[in-house]
Amino acid sequence: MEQGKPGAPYDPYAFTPFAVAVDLAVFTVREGGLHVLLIRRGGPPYLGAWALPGGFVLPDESAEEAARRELAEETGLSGETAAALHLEQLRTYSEPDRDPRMRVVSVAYAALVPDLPEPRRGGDAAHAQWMPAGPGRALAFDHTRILADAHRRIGARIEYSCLATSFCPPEFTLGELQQVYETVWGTALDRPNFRRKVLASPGFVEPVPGAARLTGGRGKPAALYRAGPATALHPPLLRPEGRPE
Amino acid sequence: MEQGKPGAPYDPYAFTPFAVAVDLAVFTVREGGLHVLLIRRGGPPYLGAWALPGGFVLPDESAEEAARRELAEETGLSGETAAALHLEQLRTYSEPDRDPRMRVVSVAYAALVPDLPEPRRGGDAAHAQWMPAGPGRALAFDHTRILADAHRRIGARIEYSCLATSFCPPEFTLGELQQVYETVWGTALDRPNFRRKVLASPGFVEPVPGAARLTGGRGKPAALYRAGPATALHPPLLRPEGRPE
DNA sequence: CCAAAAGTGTTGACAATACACCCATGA
DNA sequence: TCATGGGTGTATTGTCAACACTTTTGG
Repeated sequence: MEQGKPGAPYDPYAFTPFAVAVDLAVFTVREGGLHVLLIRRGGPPYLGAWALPGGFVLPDESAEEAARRELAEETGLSGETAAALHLEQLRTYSEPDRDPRMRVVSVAYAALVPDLPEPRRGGDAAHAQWMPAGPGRALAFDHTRILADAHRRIGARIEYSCLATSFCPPEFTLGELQQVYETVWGTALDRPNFRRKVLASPGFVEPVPGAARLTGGRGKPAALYRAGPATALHPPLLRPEGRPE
Repeated sequence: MEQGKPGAPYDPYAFTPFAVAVDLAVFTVREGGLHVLLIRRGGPPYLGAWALPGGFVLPDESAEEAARRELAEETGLSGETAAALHLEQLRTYSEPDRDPRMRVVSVAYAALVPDLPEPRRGGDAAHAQWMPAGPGRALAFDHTRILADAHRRIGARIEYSCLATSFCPPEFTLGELQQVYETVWGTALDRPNFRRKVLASPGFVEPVPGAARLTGGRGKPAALYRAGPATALHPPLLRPEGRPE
């Protein structure tokens, strides 16, 4: 790589300069629906349209560092909090005409965050807003496609990885975790079976001893759990029928 | 994205120029082992070291088009043949110091090809060579890591997608397909059960009527199959025990 | 006492594995 | 006729979904 011909000497003019950016699909579950963080564009092109947050990669940072920096800016979270969030590289979009102004190659990331207070602390975050993540909303650039890809990927990832707990607060009930799955997949799940599967996956969740919390106001208080040390789910938690993609 | 501040006007100096390249992990199954296409570097840095093939993305092509172009050059295949091969974007590597000469962001792709004749038609392909894809071989740049990521990804992908047939010639026996799985996973599989699972996945393979071929010289001639129309595998073909990653 | 939410137990249908067995071919 | 690889049948074992049931809280 890095050279057109392996045997040729290094030629600084052999490459074309591109702008490299990151785009973020930041998901959260709130009010029983999947939401995504969007910004309204304040300049051309696509003035006034909704778009995914993001920005250019700086000269001395990796794409992941850029994504984490943008995430902290857009959500108004502190750097330490943002550093702990799960960030997953989705794929890179590089069609030559995806930005009408210039050649921009964009690395897309997905982030899963718990239900935060409104992202209006200061600075860039003032532009950002949680919007329902259903199909049908047209975004600027190729962001409609990126968001659809991100949604599908997240749905598939929570089957085999533990990252559904990223949508939950530090301590959560199994009912809340189940709501995450039901919201992301858009299907109802059997509570007894869901419970068994989660507890049967070693390291997925671990109980908080003695702790319990009322959830719906009424009903039996639910035991609290926190995310366990595992990252992958064995066995996986498969959605009822229709396979992904 | 595309702008540092959503409300700010477009500033052509707001971005840093990067070189954008593609790296290819081209896999094949030959002589009972998984092999990968490598080139020996003819210039600094890492002179004489093995590296993944690749090259810069040209101004008017997408990363995938660049990957397909490089694939055709390195394998010596015609453009049409290369266009039909399965090419899968893995992820993007963007650490600032991954190339000592300059800032290069690289989009990595994996390709699965049948056992080709030696890749020595002409031009760039003369440098390329099939090498066993085991762990332990140190490559130039961060290619050791890219190759390891690619290997793991391919192993996981053939569980849920139909792309194992990409390793096979246009017409193949179920024994050959099973060898692909056994080679990529490094495990032995039960032949009757493997057969049942493959045939139970609709659209995975379809029989070539009446065709049969001797495989090991001895034994009953095996029926021939070709790749079916499906892309995803329902139900999936899970490897015996140890989960990936 | 009733409604609501958490949690437990049980059962029957289905799937997967392990393995025995038959078939067709070359030597 | 034996070795080799392809192909079929089957029984045991295990898994999973469905659903009845118990528990604990607020009103």
